[in-house]
Amino acid sequence: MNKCDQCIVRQLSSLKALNKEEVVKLANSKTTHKIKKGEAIFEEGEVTNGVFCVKDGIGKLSKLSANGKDQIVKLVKSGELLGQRSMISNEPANLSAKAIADMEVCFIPKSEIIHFFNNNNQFSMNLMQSVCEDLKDSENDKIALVQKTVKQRLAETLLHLHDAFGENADKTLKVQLTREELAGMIGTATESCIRLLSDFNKLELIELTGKKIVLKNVKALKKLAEQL
Amino acid sequence: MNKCDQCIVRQLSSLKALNKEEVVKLANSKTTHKIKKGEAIFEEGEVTNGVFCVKDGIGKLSKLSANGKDQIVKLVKSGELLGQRSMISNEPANLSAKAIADMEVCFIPKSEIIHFFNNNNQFSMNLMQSVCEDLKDSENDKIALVQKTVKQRLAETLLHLHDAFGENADKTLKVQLTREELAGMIGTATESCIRLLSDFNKLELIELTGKKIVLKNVKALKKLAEQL
DNA sequence: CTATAACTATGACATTTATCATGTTAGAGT
DNA sequence: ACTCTAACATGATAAATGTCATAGTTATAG
Repeated sequence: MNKCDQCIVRQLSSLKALNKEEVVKLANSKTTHKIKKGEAIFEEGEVTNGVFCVKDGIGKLSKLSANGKDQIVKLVKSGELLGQRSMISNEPANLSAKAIADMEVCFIPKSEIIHFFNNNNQFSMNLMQSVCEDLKDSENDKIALVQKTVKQRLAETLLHLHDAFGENADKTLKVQLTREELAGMIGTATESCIRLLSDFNKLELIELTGKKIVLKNVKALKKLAEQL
Repeated sequence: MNKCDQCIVRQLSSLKALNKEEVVKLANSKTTHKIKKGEAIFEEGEVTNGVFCVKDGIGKLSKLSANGKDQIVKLVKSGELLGQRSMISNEPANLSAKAIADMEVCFIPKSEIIHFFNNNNQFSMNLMQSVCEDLKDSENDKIALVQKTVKQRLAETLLHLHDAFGENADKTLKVQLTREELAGMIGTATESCIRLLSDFNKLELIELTGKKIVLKNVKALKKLAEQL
C-alpha cells in the first residue's frame, strides 16, 4: 500500500488539510486503482459510497444523452476529487467518470470523508470551496453556452485546455481529445467541431498535425473567445 | 428586530440546524431588508461579506452579457440562501441578485456563517448539500442547453416554475416573469420565447391571459420536454 | 385620464448549426 | 505488411433559431 504522506497529490486537493494522524487513517482505508484509457471509474446512476482522488492521468465527467451524444461536463486531472457531489447529496452519480488517458486513482470510503469533514474545519472548508469552484465554473459555462457561438466556445475551450493541462515539448496540447470529445465539451456536433478546427487552422490560429493541436495565435484566440 | 426563532424560513434553509444559543446569536447580528421588485440585492462584482436569507418574495440570480441580455441562472424563493458561493470562495459575486417580486431578506454577516460552519457539523453539512444541489442543477441545466431544443427547454421551464412556485387560485403560475425574463431562463431570444408561447397556446398546452400563464396540459408538456 | 414607455406579438429574412452522405486517413491488431 | 475499424474531413442541405422591422397592448407616472 502506498503511503499517503508521500503522495504529491495530497498537496493539491482538499486533503491537504489533513494532519499526520488523519493521513495514516487515510492510508489504511484507501484503495488504489488503475484505470485504462476509455474505461469508466463509475457510471451515471451508480452509488459510489466514497470519493476518488485522481493521482495521475486525465478523466472526463460526462452524461450520455438520449440521442447518443456524450456531453462532457468537466475534465479532471491529478489532485482533483471525483464523486464528492453525489456522496454529499446521498445520491447515485449524476455523471459518468471515464479515463481519457490512463489513470491512477485512490478510492476513499465515505465514512472517512465524513469523519474528516466533521472533525477538521480546514478540510471541510476546502471541500466546500472546491464544490463552490465547480459551481461557479458550471454557471459560467452555462452562460457561455447561451451567449457565445460555437466558434467562440471552441476558442475558449482550446485556451482552457492549454491553461489547465499545458503543452508538450513540441508545443502540442497535452490533453489528447478526439474531435467527438472536444465537440462534447463545447456542446456541438462533431462535424461542426471538425469544420471549425479546419477554419482555425486555415486562419493560422492553430496548427493541426494529425490529432495534435498547437495553439499558434493565443492572442487572436482570446480575442475571438471574448468578443461579441 | 425580528426574532429568528419564530421565523418559519429558518425551517427551510441550512439554518435549521442551528441550536437555541446559535439562533440568539444569529438574531443579534442579522439585519433585515426590504427589496422592491426590480431592485438589486447585490450586483455582479460586489463583495457581499455575508449571505442573504430570503424571507419572502422571489429573486433571480443572473448575469448580464456583452450583448445586453440577462441570462438567469436561478430563481430563489423563501427559505433559500443567496451569496454563499462567493462568500465561501472569498470572491466578489459572480452574479447579480434582483427581486422579481417584492422581497424581504435577512443579511447574515460572514463571521457568523463561518462560526456556525466551524462549530456545527449539521449546519456545515446542510450548507454543503445545498451547494451540491445547486451544482447538480447547474450541470443538468448545462446538459439540457446542449441536448434539448428551445421548445423543450421552454416546456421544461414552465413545468419547473409550476413545480417550484405553484399556482394561484385561478390556476395561473405564481411567478410572474416577463417574456424577456423567461427567455433569459431558457437561454433564447425574447421573440423566440414569445413565439413558442403562442404555439403552446394554440396547441392548448397552456393558456395565456395577459401575461398570466396557465398550464392546461401538464402531461403533454412533460412529454414534450422529455422526448427526443 | 391621458401620455409615454415598456411589454407583447408577428412577419420576413439571415445566420448558425445540425444532419446526412460520402470519402479519406490513420492506427490497432493479426 | 495488411486489413479493418474508428477517427477525421468536407460538401450539400435542412432545420432551428436569431435578428430586424413594425405594430398592437398594457401598465404606469404625472
